[in-house]
Amino acid sequence: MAEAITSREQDYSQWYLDVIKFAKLADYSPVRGCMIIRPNGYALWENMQKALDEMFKATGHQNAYFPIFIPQSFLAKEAAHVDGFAKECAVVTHSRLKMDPVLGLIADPDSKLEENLIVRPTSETIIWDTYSRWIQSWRDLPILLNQWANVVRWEMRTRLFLRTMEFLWQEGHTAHATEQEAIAETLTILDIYAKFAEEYMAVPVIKGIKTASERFAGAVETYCIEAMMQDGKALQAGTSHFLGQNFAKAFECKFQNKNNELEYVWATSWGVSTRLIGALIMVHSDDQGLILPPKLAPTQVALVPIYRSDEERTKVLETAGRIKAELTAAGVRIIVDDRDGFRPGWKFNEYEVQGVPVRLALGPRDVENGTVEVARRDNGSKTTVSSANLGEFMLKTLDEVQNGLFERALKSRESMTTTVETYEEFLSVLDSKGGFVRMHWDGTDETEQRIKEETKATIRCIPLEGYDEAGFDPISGKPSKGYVYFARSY
RNA sequence: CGGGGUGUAGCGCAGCCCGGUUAGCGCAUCUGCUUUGGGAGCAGAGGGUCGCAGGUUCGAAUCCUGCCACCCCGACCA
Repeated sequence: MAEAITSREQDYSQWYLDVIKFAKLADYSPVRGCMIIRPNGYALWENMQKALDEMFKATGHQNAYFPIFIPQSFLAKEAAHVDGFAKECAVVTHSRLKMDPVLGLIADPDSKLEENLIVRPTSETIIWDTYSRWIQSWRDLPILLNQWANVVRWEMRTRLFLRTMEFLWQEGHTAHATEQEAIAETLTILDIYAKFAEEYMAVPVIKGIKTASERFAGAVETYCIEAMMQDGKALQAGTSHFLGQNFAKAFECKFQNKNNELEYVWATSWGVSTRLIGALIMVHSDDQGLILPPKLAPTQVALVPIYRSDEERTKVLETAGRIKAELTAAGVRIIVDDRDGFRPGWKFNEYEVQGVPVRLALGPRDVENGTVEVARRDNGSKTTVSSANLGEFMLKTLDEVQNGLFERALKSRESMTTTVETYEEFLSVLDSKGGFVRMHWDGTDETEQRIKEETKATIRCIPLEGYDEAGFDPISGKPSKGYVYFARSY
């Protein structure tokens, strides 16, 4: 082996970066903190987009597109929003360059803009400015829009997929006549996110509510899905915000209701990003490389033909072609890797590193016997099966892999979830095994901040389900309505 | 922004402390032959303003000064 992936045990962080590099998902760019998404990574993103987009549309949403540039003054309109994003905005101040004899290429001072433009860190402001013009009557509501876009946040410290200065995401922005309807929308989306995470990514998630300190800048309530990585750190995988009337007020967006009264519009916004790819890697992959769930894998099955002579090559490729046609017809994404100049062993390794769920090997021996070798990436198993009527078998196998990955991730999360009754226990669990630590919390900012300062663990969420066992906060002794999830997080 | 580290071939590095022919090595690339059921072997070939700018010196990858960039670890965040 020429180069090896760093093992998780040795250095989890380096392992993560190595997997991305070896699986050719992304590359560094000439600009600090930005990422080049390579074809393997982008295909994964496209599959995520496709599944999510269908779910959004099935629930009545439409796609639209708003500009990347936002007038600087817009950012000033919602107080909490400014606080949250001002520190990390890319600002456009000039419109052209010029060649200076001394300094070289510079921003032309004569092209300074009347008003600075902000490269969107998120689009609430420009969208609510627009909605204020689109909405007059209750008949104009609801508006249920989503956009697939890139956003820029000038982050201090970046990490491929998990936090990059520019990232791809979808952001939904909806407008409603009533508070209940907006809250229902927020929850509908949360359910879509959870369903997507669990059924497509095979990543189990906890649905919950963020505490005030972790809330989105400008939201009344932030709902989230939280996932657990193999190293015991949590990752926020998606958020859905109930924005109340904050943005409607900031942008004077009112509608006339059925009682002939003017009312501010109720809002939601929600998003998931290319960060999900980071989650996918950190939940399933191993020291050999990437492991992808079949539903999202760009290539589900890779067939490696094996031959020596031209005669063998012809025979093997003929059978390979037949298998490909059959599996394609069954709806399986299969490739036949008939590249000369790469040896079978090399190809085996490549598909393993890249996380292809199932690898088939087909040699002269198999052609003779009417068989094919099936190797599963998730558990390393190898079996030889009949090459006739492979379609049904393969669909079943892919299904098993998909479910197996979810079950494994769920077990892992369960083993990394601990309920504690005292703060001593809390500290010891956090330091020994990490993971989610369920503990009573009195609901105050003070306790939350103290824990954060002492342990770096934050309240990941107040769970939507199972938040009903009353007790007492072990730190303050005050009453608590239920256990909340603490963890150190990405 | 704090701490640590690194800039020498496409990638990964050695050389630097102690200045001295034509700057090396591994991988990758190209050609040829042999190979092909788990990352092939042999032979040959191509590829470099040594991060940038100054300085010291007969002579700088190496010494001095300044700058820049990136990576990793923290605080902040999807």
